[in-house]
Amino acid sequence: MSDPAFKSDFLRVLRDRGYIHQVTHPAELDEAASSGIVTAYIGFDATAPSLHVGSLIQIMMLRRLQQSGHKPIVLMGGGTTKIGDPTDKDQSRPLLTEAQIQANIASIKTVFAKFLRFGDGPTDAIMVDNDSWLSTYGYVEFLREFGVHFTINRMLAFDSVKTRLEREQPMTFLEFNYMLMQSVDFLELERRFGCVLQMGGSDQWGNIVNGVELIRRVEQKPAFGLTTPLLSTASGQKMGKTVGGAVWLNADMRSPYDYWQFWRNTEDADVGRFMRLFTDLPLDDIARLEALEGAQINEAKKVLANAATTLLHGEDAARAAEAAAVAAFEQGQVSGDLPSFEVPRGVLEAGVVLAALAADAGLAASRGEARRLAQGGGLRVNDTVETDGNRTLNASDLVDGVIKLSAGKKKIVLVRPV
RNA sequence: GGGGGAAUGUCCCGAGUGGCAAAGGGGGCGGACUGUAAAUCCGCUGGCGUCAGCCUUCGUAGGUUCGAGUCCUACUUCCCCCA
Repeated sequence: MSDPAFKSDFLRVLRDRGYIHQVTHPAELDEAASSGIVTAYIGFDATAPSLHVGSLIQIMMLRRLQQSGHKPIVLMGGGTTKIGDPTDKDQSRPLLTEAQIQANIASIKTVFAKFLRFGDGPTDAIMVDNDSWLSTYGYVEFLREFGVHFTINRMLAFDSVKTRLEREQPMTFLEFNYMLMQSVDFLELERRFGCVLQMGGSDQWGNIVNGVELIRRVEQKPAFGLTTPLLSTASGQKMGKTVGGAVWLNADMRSPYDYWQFWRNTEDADVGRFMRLFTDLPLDDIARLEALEGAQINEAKKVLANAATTLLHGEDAARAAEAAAVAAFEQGQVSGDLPSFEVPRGVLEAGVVLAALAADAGLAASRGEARRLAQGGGLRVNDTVETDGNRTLNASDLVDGVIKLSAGKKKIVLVRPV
């Protein structure tokens, strides 16, 4: 797989930027990608109204595909979402209604539009929902048409299945069938759009390979699979979890400022890797930036944060986020771009308990937590540490019309009377 | 169908002789040190509180008891073995 002689721009870019974990038929795929337009797809879940950073590597890979002259298909798992994700052990998860799923898909599409060009052209991206075919099959029909191509013997040999059985963990029949459904997705996309490549995370390898083989067997046509490495930070943390929970991509679920902060707080050892994966910066620039040492690497982190935020939220939002961050962290100043929380003026003048205000403003989950935070020295009012959570704040605490509340170094809220 | 085992702090794993707001981890949050990094060390980690206390928690529902996560009964879900 570390074949250095890729001819196609597509595979060369993917390899150089670190997207490739495994590929099914590298030479053949390379040939196809260098001689014509390759149509490829990645499947996404529709269980939430937004994707989060964990999916970003996949989204970026579709972007690279389009950038190098090929056609991306975004497959929304509307049909499979109806069943619920079986790899999640929590079986009590409520099933989503048709309307919720459609709303989620619409919301998610707004994010894709930032990274991909959609349209009717030969290399324009399209989005399809697997519900449009999965829901049309009857059970018998499904078995007869597709079931005959899968042997239990082979399915049992796949790692995803094998390890489950070896660990004596239960695997339901439903789960077992996911492999088939995903393979059928690939086949349908091949028939409808001439899609020949499925990409995904390394955990999808088994499912992808099955689809590849199904197409090769049924259609007697070439098909390929490619997976990305599992992403974690250099210190072993799962990618995408930070102060404030999941890093959602939709702006209404995660502000551009927070998104910028997420990238700004990248570990030193990850800066280069992330720039290659999550920005369009040229490799030369990245090599220079990631070579910075000591505190200088912070400059590289800002470049990373700006580039990543610009892709998702636009240049203006990225610049505003940077300005707010510089003001808050480097100059200790208050900036209007920091998150704010509004309090009725009358309430403030009557006096508000600090712990209650901090909890309401979202700095702590409860008053008790806010109190503990204060006791531990983590709560500040206008940059002064306040250890008494029961202290009452009123209008006299306003500085320039706001009260600046901070929990730790990175969570800041401006309380505004209205 | 028969037999055995399990369900614990609503993030996860996990101990728990009838006195338990419940050991210990992980994770998370905060502090120190730094560079808004990593590593390390320290603290916190059910809710409300006028800090005395009150309230709510151990699958569900009952029961025994002054007192139940702990004992009894039924039920639910899951796992294993036999058929």
